[in-house]
Amino acid sequence: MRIGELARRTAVSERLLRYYEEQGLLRPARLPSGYRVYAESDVDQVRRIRTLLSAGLPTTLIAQVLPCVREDGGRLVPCAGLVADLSRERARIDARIDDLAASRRVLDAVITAGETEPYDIAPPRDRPADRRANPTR
DNA sequence: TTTCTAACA
DNA sequence: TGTTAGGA
Repeated sequence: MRIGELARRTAVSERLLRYYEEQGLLRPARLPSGYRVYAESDVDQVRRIRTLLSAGLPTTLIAQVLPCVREDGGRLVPCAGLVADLSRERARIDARIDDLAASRRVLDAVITAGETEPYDIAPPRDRPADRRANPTR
């Protein structure tokens, strides 16, 4: 089917369908004319895209997750391999957060030490305001 | 009539 | 995302 029919059947605008392709979420074939040709399965695929998008997932992640997700009565069930990969990625993120937190503790110690030095005359002009996300911590 | 790309609002 | 221009 061409883009017009898919748009009608999914209630998603042609503009959006082209955008999804641009984001790597859909890969329609092309006619010699350049017209996009979608498969029947793309109707469900578009519904899945809408589901993931409304769940707040960025299109870049959806492009990776989509080819590895099956639908079970309205529920999205990721395949085992994907979960394993995402879990690994999550672990890597946790490790980096720990490293960054350690770095922050070191910096805080230095900053605190500097602030206890006498500066009662006039605050240094080049000292930037406290831009930490949570200054109380 | 339908679709295409590109670009602006 | 919607819309529009200019083509095929």
